[in-house]
Amino acid sequence: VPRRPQIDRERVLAAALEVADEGGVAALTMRAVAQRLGTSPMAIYHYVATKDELLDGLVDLVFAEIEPPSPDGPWREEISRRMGAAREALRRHPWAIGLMESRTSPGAASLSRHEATLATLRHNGFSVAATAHAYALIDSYVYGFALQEATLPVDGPEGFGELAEQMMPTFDADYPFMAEIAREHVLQPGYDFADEFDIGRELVLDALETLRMGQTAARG
Amino acid sequence: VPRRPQIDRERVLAAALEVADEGGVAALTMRAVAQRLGTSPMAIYHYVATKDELLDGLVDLVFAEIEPPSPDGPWREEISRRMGAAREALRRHPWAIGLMESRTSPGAASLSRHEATLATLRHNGFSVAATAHAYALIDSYVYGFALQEATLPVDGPEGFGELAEQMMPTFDADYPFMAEIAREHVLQPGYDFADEFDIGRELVLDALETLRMGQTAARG
DNA sequence: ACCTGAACACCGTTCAAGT
DNA sequence: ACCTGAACACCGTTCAAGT
Repeated sequence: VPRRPQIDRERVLAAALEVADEGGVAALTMRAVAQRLGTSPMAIYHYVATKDELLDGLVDLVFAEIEPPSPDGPWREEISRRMGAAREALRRHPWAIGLMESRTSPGAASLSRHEATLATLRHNGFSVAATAHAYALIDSYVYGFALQEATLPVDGPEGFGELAEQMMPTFDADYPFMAEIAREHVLQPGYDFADEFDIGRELVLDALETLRMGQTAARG
Repeated sequence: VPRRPQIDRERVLAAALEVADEGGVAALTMRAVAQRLGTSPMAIYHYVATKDELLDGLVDLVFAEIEPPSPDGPWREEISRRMGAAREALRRHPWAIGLMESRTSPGAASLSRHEATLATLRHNGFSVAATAHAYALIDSYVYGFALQEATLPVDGPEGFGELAEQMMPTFDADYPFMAEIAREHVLQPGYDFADEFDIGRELVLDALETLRMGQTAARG
């Protein structure tokens, strides 16, 4: 008599996501995922062939959290929202950024969101070439910002000031311009690196408008 | 009588860089580095306290390959060159992108290049706030582009076409806009994703000019 | 001071076995 | 079909020992 499976692939991935969120990629072992599911390490191998396949699935799970743009909405709002959603997903799961570099085959969620973004651009007056340029720029900005955010030594605006003040003596001597920017910008009350995202995003959206108008030398 | 050391910290890092370049971060084990140096695994621990410290050193070694801008040169050329140099360094060592996410304390090379870029902006009419915004945008674009480049399934323009042609049947059915962009852009003779870098870079530089002129709502 | 080798607690994964 | 447990070849790192 075949047993009812206690777990399935979806639960394996969900457990792995929790483990990674709590302890980072270093804590993500097959044994830890198994323990969270209350089974033996080898039980997992009925749902993912290898740990590498599990990592592929995990990255795609993160992409699945990014709400795709509506192809027929106003492009600037749609793309802006998609950029924000992507950045927030990567902020929730910063370990995914480090994984992305080594996984070269995108999953279904990644592809369908990719497709939706291309559709949004093509439906809104972007030529094929402009769409290609725009897409590269959008993702470069979002991924790069997320990577910078992940490498910040502190999270949120509060700790930022403390840390910077600790470092000021070193900074003042060896890095006068870093000291200046710390003193006059980063250490100002209310500063939050996260706010930089909106500023850069508007500039990127302006650049997309330039591409859309075909004012830029485009190939093909 | 104290022995002359056979190796030093610099040689350990250089050996580790070679191992990572050849086999990726998965191949980078303390034992592999030791073997390349012709010593025992534990000999390395006289020059780096832990593997984590070795990884920090490796990332900084990659940053050391990026030629810093000259603070007194014309900012657009200087920043453009620095962006290109950073992207090339990360292309040579794509595994470094994945490592960056988890290392929060920058090394000396990273800091001094950071400082040189800030100096270039401040010497060229960028306000403190504009410099902060510009810096975030520059690094977002460069890191994000490098990450995208690392995740491409193939390297260089040739293999690109082959791969895309293999995937066309799937694409046509499920992803019409990806199929379109593949057919009309990526599969065109002479296409190279690397060319997208220059297009996005010019747009980013235009955005920096906007920041420099103070035409954008800036905080503080 | 510098290096070695055995050992420990892990890890991903294979395999043979159980229901 | 689904799960288990022992085992294997690794890994980073500790420790005691050698020169």
